[in-house]
Amino acid sequence: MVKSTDPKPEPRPRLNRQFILRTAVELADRDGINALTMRKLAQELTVEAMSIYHHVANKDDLRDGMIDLVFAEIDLPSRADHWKVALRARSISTHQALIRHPWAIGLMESGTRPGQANLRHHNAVLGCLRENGFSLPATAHAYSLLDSYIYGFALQEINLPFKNSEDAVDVAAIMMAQMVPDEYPYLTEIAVDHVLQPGYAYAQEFEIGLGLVLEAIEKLRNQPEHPED
Amino acid sequence: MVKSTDPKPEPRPRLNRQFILRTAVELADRDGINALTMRKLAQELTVEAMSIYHHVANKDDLRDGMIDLVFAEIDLPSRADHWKVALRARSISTHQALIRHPWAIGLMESGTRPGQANLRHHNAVLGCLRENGFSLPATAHAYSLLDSYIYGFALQEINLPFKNSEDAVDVAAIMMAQMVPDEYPYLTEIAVDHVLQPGYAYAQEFEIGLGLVLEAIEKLRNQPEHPED
DNA sequence: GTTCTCACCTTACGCTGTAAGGTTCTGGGT
DNA sequence: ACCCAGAACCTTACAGCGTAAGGTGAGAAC
Repeated sequence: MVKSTDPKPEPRPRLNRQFILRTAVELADRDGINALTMRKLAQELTVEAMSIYHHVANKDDLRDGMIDLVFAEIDLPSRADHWKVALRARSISTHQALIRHPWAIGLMESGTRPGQANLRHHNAVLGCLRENGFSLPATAHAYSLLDSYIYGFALQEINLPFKNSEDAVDVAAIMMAQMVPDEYPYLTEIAVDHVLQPGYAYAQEFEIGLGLVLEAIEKLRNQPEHPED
Repeated sequence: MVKSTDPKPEPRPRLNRQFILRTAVELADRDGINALTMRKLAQELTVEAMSIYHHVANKDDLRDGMIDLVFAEIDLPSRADHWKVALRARSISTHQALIRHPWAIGLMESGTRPGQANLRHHNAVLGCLRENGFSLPATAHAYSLLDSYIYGFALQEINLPFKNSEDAVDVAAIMMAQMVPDEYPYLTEIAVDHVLQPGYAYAQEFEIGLGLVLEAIEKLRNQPEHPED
């Protein structure tokens, strides 16, 4: 072996947990969550699979870390703004993060252990409500409603086989071919007369529903603790 | 070989797709979706793994079939009832089905191809709205909002590490031990003063949010096609 | 200079989904 | 009653998975 040639051939920067997690997120974004295997991730890091385990307990721990990275991308509600403005902004930010990382919702099922960013995020939203006249039960109701809407919308958006009216044309053609005509008249109607109209994009539904949810939440404010008693 | 002994020793009933799907759902309910492997499922059916492939194209096809079985469990909105009553009932029915089969939401990510029960269900809900004074855009808004809420709520409920205030005590003890005191004051507050109170159960939040969502939907009814123009 | 420590690697195991091809059962036509 | 085609089921095999166990080699500590 020739020792003198290239004595410091880029001494591969040491691995560390943050870098591993970021690379894993990139890989999942690019190739899908099923392509995220320990071996492929290792390859991406120019390392062998087992080396990853010096920085991560196991694959579940890796996934938990990835989820927390997604939460870290979400803007916290601004304390300066009106609560409704602040919650609208953080809701949109949450929605964007979930769409940017479509695998994230799937990882959340099967009980992720919440990370720092997750806890900070929850705490900030709860604080935004509590500091603006919401009782404790009202805060619980409001938070449950708002986040259910956000996660549910993202789930549906991700599952749609199309993103806009152009993609939808192809999907619709296939479905129409398989379907008995007028077996599902209302489905056909909304597809043909609404979804397939030029300019349609499901994503724009998000803020419409969000507005209604925020209005509903407003009603919970300053409500007595047990209004139905 | 002795032919005469037990000439018909329970001639194992032939496999068929429906029976395979039902068994798969049972197995996933009982042991979790990760325990649903082709070999375990085959064992449950007293058959070898590869035999399943005569009735199912591959594991994705199996999953699609399982999802449709879940949709088949959901009560369609009654045409006799007032639209709000009918939608409330089918929303509760949907929620129950999703909780009964906690793996279902996880399978929906990664674009399931909709089955018969799924299409019938969608069509019925759309019909319920269209026949009760909702314009086409209002129907789209209403449906998006309602189902986002239902799926999102179920997603959150399934991810909670506790179901009632009793389980929550244990979880809270662990979390409190790990957390710097007062690092997340609002999280602590809602945990101690709300979730940990006896009688608390997250599931009962569902109908509270559902009521608010249905009220929001009511506002969309009989609205002009483009109210913001 | 010796030893310790820790980052990374090698090997191996039991599990997965499923391709390819062999065997056995079943039902319809004679 | 027989045959035989095709369906139903089984055997074997393979590449890829997560990860346990233990090896290696470079740099730090003494």
